[in-house]
Amino acid sequence: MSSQPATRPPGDRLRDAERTRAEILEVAQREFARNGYAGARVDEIAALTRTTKRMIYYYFGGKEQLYVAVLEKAYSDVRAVERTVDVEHLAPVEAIRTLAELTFDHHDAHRDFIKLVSIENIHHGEHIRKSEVLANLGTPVLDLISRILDAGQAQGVFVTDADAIDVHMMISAFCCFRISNQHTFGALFGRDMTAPEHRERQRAMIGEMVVAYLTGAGRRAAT
Amino acid sequence: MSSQPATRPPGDRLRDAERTRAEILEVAQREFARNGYAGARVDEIAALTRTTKRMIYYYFGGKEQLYVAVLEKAYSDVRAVERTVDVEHLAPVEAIRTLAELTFDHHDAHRDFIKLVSIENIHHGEHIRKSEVLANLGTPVLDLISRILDAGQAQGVFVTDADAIDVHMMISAFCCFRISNQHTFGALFGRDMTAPEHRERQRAMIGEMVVAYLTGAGRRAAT
DNA sequence: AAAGTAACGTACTAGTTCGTACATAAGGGA
DNA sequence: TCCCTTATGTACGAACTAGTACGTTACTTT
Repeated sequence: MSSQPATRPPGDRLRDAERTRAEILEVAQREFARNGYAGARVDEIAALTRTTKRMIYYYFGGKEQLYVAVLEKAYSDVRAVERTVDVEHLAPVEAIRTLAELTFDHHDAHRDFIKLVSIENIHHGEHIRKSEVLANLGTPVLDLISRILDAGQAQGVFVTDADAIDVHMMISAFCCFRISNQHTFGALFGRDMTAPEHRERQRAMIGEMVVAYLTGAGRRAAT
Repeated sequence: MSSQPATRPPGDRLRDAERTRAEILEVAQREFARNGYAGARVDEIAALTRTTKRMIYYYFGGKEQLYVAVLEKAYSDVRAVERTVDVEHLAPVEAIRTLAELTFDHHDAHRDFIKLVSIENIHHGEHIRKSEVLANLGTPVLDLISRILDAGQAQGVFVTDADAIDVHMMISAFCCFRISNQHTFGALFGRDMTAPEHRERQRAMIGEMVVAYLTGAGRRAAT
């Protein structure tokens, strides 16, 4: 009558703190991304897990701490990807274009992350501001852009005197918007920006856009 | 002992359906924009009004219908502004630049609207999709952009073969992002994009960017 | 001035949701 | 093998929140 076999494959423990924790985090990310912080239900997260609500409080302490943990994990995943980006050996124009396109790909592939960021902004960034893990996470990409801009100006190909943060904003804005505002935009203009048939064109757009801006075609073109 | 004067100035009625309705809408807009749909509290909205919760249900029927009413009002306000835009008499380059800058100004001035749009996107645009009032609200601005693009290409100043929806997206993305993502961006990069000292520079940026893209400086600049 | 209706207020309920007290079992070390 | 710690499950409670039943008052119309 034993429903449990006497021997289990090794590593397939009945009780595994790491696995349980990770599973909660994964389910929670989806739930928060889909429903927002206030809209997310702790009971629902528990139901979608192999474990129970009790464990959420056991491992994370509460809804808010779970949310912060989800945010931290999502951001640190992004950081890990960014570290692998190497565009230093490219010429400035191609370097910035490649960076823009990689950002595009990354945002396109991590849509839940974009939604989490939107949600965090609705709550005025109060959680991200508290988390020490997430402070100064932006500097690496900023350094990279700075070096590209400096090189471009030194070589005379970049005419516009642009600021690294501004350039990063320009790229992020485009890449985020098509994900974060897809539904209202789709309702108003009858086009799903995130549909595969628009992907390549938009990917090229952000590259062209940044390069065009930096190389300066817009400067008083009609005066 | 009458705490109420026998005669009141005309127009200052004790009971005014329109005024009460409008006050609820106004307060609700702030509450929804600040806390999201699920986070907003009907009791809180009522408390910030001169009237009671009962009236919210009397005039709107429920929380969700109130939210839709807020959305519809916000969008129709935007529409009203857009109708006043006249850039037809300008040369294509200046026309598109001016449109971009006006969009920038408008988004900068209506931050609660941007937040409502963000919130609606988190909920997958389910309300905006249902509302007939909000359908086809996008076409006017699209027509405008189309005409500008056509004129620019006819005159040979626009080299890039751009799509009107894409161009609108490009402008909206930039103008929305600096408002909707201000908090996470601020936390990561230590700059409040919405601060007054960055306004003029960013306003110029979006204009330059669009013009540069359309006049084609980015095309194979390094090959 | 009477009466009917639109506008409004109070007090309450039903249901949901976060969080916890208490009980229990698995796994590892002595 | 025994025990102790870590991990887990169940059942429940307290607080909050959307929504409503019922009663009342201002304004309008005739």
